Amino acid sequence: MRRYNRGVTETPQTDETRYNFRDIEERWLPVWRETQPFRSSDPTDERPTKYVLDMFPYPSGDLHMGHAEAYALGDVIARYWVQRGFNVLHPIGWDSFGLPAENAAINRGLDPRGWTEDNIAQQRASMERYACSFDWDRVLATHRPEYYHWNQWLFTRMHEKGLAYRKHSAVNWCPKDQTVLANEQVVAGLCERCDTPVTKKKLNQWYFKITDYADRLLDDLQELEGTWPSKVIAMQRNWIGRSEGADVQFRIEGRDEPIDIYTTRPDTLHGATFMVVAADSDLAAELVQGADADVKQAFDAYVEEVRAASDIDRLATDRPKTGVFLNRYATNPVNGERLPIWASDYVLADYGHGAVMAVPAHDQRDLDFARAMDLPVRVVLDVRDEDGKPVEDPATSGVAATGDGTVINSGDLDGLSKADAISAISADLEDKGLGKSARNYRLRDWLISRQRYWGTPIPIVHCDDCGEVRVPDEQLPIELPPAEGLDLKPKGSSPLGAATEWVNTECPDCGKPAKRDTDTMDTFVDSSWYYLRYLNPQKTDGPFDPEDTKKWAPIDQYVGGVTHAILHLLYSRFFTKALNDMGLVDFNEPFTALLNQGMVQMEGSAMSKSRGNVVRLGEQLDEFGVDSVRLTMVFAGPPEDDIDWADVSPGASAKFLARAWRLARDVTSEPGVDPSTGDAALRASTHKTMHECAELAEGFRFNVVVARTMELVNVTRKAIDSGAGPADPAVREAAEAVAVLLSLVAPYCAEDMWSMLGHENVARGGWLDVDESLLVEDTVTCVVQIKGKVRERLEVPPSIGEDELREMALAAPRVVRALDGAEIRTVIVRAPKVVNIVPA
RNA sequence: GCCCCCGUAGCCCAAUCGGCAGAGGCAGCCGACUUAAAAUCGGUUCAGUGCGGGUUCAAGUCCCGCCGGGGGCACCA
Repeated sequence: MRRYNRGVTETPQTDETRYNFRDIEERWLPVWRETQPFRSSDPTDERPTKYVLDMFPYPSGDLHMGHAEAYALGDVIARYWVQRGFNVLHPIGWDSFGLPAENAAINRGLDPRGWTEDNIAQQRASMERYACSFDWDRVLATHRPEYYHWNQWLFTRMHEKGLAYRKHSAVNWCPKDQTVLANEQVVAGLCERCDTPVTKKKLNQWYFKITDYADRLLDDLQELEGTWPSKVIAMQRNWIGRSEGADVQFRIEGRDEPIDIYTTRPDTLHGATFMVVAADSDLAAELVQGADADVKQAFDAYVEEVRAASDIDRLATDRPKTGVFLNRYATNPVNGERLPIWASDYVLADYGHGAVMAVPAHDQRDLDFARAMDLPVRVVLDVRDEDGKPVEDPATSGVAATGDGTVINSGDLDGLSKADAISAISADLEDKGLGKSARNYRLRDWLISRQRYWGTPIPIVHCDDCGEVRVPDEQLPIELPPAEGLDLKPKGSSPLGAATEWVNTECPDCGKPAKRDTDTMDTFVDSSWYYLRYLNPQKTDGPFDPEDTKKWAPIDQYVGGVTHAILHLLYSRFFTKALNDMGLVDFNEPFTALLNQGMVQMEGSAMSKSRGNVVRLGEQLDEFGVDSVRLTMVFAGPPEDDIDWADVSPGASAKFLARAWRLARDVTSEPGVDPSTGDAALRASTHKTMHECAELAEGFRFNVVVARTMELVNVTRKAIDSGAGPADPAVREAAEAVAVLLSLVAPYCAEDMWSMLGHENVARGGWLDVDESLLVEDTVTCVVQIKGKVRERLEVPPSIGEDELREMALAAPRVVRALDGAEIRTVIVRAPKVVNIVPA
């Protein structure tokens, strides 16, 4: 006897009567390869359209458990809409530029192209086996020139609009990968990829001006409310971090121009006792010019110290405040007071104006600094605690009074509330030309330069005479030079610099010798617009076709992990808005709805080689079959929840599929038989199940869809064995419904059932046309409560009237006995489900 | 420190508008079939919903306060 798996053991019977997932997979995979049931590009297709998109993978070779969950869920959604009669665009591709290929090339001496293409081929085969309902005619891979050609084209459009620019500034630098990183790629001071502490480096780098779109990126989140996870919306709001306040002018003694500071608390202007400028700002460097030698020296030493500190040190919130007095003074515009100017690293050079007014009484950071440097603290807001008592003086307590209160020690403003003081002082400053309302954002511009080989070359030529020149469209794509002969090892400058022949070119404007830009683009550029390229992946005269964009975009349903909640989704939203402004698309948000699937874990923690708890997808598929693994993923719980593989049972899934499969095997009626003569109770179950499952599927509650399918399988089994019998038309109807429901999750099993039932192509089997009359119950159980406790159940017609039901309930013998003659205060009737009697 | 989400049986999870706490599954137990086992089929035990208040005729569901878990942001003025 051959052992199949834990749950299903083969008996010496023929394959026609036993569920055998291996045979079934072997039977149908070649058929699907041939028939391509999910082609979406037929121009004569009249079905309404839907665009369902899974986040594309990095081509890492085989699929793993995480992919298996993500693609199972996206697949259920896509297949559901196909069953509902839509022409569903469900494409897949590869996010194939990036460090792993380059590192593999370095470590194993392989060509990144070959390595990448091999992995893609392997991963594609895995996806086909996994029965993903992709349209294989639309495959794309971002490392191919046919794709990155349009990255370059889009870059030049951005450059034209001033949305791509170069600036010299301190950037995040990973000393291990020897590359700059975007803010988004620095997690808690560590390189997202290799966990190396990130340092700062001053470099001339390319940026996309995403901050121009900060307000729209923030405000438009409103449109996504309800269709995006609230968590992701919150994270994006957080990341953009808009703050509303005022810019206020301070004169500086010995400087012609006044400087602006940004504050959210103009009400506390009278409480400013000093000013702080960012130690690494140009302003600090300027102010220290002309100071005494010892001040200069102290400042230089301090700046050096700050520069050496890693981000991790910087991020430690309990770090003591440090700084240097610059021996310069500012004038407080509201009271003419002389404020000493300090430099410190707790003020950020690239936020606001890199300088703040310090109000130690009402700002914890300023208070910490004041206490460290022995600077004065002046309370200008009377803040009370819960009991109405004034809070302790911050100077002695060390706790800044950040709450609401009444203004004091502020001249004319005294007695105003915090809010009133803010408007009063803002208006006053504006009148005098000393201030204006202002907004600031946590969001910074998107740094896209990478000093690596395996990415899209930036289509700019540097010419001594003409400067930065965009490569004209007809010269695109600028293809990567062959990796052969280039040293790809990270060394702080792009490996492309060594490709002499490639670098040396002529200026597109003046024709003189010039050099190509040697940086490559962040791979997040690739994924910012890939969803549009799927519409015309082979198009050679543009990135996408406006007609097809109108037909398919934006995406109806996006599916992917929450790991991309900020990075990819924010960039993609930015790109879409920029494209909208350029008139290239007519919508403003790329992803109408978003579903985040959870992660697959093992025994309470993420799978990792170091923990030794990795579950291999391939082994699971071999042991339990594709359908069982998919079913297990979907049934485990709500899609957004993490799955612990130790808590679920693919063996049980296999058992259930076998049970479902046997229904089709047992049906003896002919295809096309009229179901209306069949067993009424079973028909009611079938129609009710299909009705409910539609609603459940549209709410992404696929685990419940599976549970309802199990229920239907159970009642159908019962009907075959001890009820209507296998020849009843209602049994056929039920078995066909089960096959259609299962086609969403377990396509091989469903296809085999469908074939046994005498049909072809279950994916297009079609949702049951639900007969509403079958959904109406003959009787419902009405619960009679006395003071909320159930005392009686009555079988009543669903249409029963309130009065009639009240009579019935009050007359029921058990109710009469329970009431025992007690006087009745109220009777609440909610026909036909509940009656609640409240005695006096 | 600020913000978001989640706590229902031994376990994973259900429970439209507030209306019988249980749909489905895992594990367990009992039984049928069998020489026996597997497979299959049938049956069945198990919580009062993290804790404390409140609103209501009625609260898992709504409100307030805690506790526990997960996640995001964090020297952003």
